[in-house]
Amino acid sequence: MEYRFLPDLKHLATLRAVVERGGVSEAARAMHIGQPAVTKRLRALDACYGMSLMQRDGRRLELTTAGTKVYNYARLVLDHQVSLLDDLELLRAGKNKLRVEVTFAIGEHMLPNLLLSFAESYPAYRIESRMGYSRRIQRHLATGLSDLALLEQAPDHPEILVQKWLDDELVLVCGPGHMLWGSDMIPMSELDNLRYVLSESQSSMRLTLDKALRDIGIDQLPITMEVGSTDTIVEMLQRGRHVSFLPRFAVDDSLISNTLYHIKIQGLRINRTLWIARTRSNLNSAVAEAFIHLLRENSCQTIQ
Amino acid sequence: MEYRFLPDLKHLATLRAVVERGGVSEAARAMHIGQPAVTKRLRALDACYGMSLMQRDGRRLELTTAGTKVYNYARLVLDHQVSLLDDLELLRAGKNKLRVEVTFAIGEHMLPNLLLSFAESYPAYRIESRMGYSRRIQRHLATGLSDLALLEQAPDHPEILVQKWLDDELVLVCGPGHMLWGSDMIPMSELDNLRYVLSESQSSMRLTLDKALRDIGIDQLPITMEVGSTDTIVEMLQRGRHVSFLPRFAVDDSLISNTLYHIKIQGLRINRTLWIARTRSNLNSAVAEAFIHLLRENSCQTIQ
DNA sequence: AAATCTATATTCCATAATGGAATATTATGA
DNA sequence: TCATAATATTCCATTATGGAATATAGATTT
Repeated sequence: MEYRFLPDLKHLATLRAVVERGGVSEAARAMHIGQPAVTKRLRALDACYGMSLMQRDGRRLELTTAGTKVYNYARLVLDHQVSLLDDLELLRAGKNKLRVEVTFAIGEHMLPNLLLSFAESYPAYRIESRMGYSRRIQRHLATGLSDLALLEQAPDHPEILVQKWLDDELVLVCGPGHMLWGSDMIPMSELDNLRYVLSESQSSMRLTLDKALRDIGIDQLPITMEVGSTDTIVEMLQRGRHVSFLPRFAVDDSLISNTLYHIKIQGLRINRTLWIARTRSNLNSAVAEAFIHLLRENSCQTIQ
Repeated sequence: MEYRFLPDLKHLATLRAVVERGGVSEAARAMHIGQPAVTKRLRALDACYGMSLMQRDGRRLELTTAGTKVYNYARLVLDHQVSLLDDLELLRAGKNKLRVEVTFAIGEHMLPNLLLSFAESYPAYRIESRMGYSRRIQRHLATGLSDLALLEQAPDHPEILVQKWLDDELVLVCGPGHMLWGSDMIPMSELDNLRYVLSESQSSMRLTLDKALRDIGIDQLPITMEVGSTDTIVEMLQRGRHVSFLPRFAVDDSLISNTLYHIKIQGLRINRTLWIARTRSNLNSAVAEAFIHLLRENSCQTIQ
């Protein structure tokens, strides 16, 4: 295209201001420049388009036919510039936001502290978090509905990139009213004789547990109840005579405060890894890097 | 609106060139500026929008998400600038054009010489001419379908401005075969005894003639034929025994070459004025002023 | 691994553009 | 005719621009 004689947007803005504010002097006031500068810009536009865009009407100026066409162009261009600035502002805001999805257990027990710490350390950033099942979390991540996920299983989606976050363990626990409170290590054969309250069969934790038990020849435990919330399970154990397998990070506080008891099993430890997952498209996200940095800092404190 | 940080179109054009031509150096070549100038313009756009619009991809640049939005804006703005320039070019061409409408008689006998003279004197201008009846000519003029008209009656439309062009006369003429060929002045009473070929009843000339005859008490002449073309009437007179009233400017040549005879009528001369008409909206037309100037020059020569 | 090539980024400097103060010009109203 | 209001022009100090020279960074070749 022709690269000569392209006007400046400030010149077009000046023409618009002269028309819409009723004169050169008013336009100068609105634009915070001198009246001679306004006149010069109008002359520069005339030169640019090779035609007179305004003419005297008494001691005022009015648009010529050519000027009307340029004025309309100026409005179009400047209105789109405003829209563009709005779009860029949204984009800028989006760069400081992170959409995080986590499993229910992580959401209940780990996320609150993480979010509080993050807000203190990075006030310019903002996290939007949601809890869900592992499969849905992976789907959202892969389709761009979230930016980062904390998972209890390694995702198997080709678009998702993972890095190890934490080691964790599923531990067998009971309340004070249970006969195994304070017991020594029990054999694996004893597991069939206990009554269980467990998490939902679709939860990550159950999938890991079911696999580990199959590995030692136990196809099915005597499950009295399946409950969605690990906090609810903890309360039920404390009041009743059931046991449960729960993530260590979910019961650490209860073990320390002696409201739950960790029943050790001879020859069996169910270890697993917690993962940080995201997609390739936001590898350059500063807010994601900051969040991961904080996750690592907190994992050092958690292990101590 | 916000008047700060408005980019230049040349900066937007530069961004577009970098994207569409595949790099900074290619864009510099296309725009006939140096490679550092291209880089600086990209940096200026970054500053303008407060965001990086391009990023390194190896040793090449690619658009960021923000840059894509600005690039789309650049295309919109520059494409509309091209359209605007086309519009202005049409407008510029229109300023050198004049749409002229004239009555049939003027069109046949005066306009050809006028147009030839005008084309020689003002080669940069262009005239589009049409012939028609006086009423339609006035209507076209008033509604902007033409710019200037040459009329044989003073127009009565409020939007139309007129200035006198020429004095003219309707003269009674006959051919060599007519008994009045070479006659002395005839009395008005003799008019009823002649046979006439006249122009159409709606023509300006007929309207003027009919009024003049009514003024002397003659309601109707013995009209053998009504013919649209004054040239055709002239030919019929030269071959037959009819007479006709025709404008002097239409028969001057025939009178001089003795192929028609001017029959003078005792106590009767039918004078009229030819008019130049236009509307207020093109009073500033340079080409109209030039044409009128030529009309006046030619009227001096015609009277001699 | 080092040298070379290619593309963009930065520095320095001469030139051009810009905007304001002062003043001139033009049109309107009293 | 004079005063007022609005725009246009001149002069000048300051800022912006673009190119030459050079630096930096990544890719390719040896």
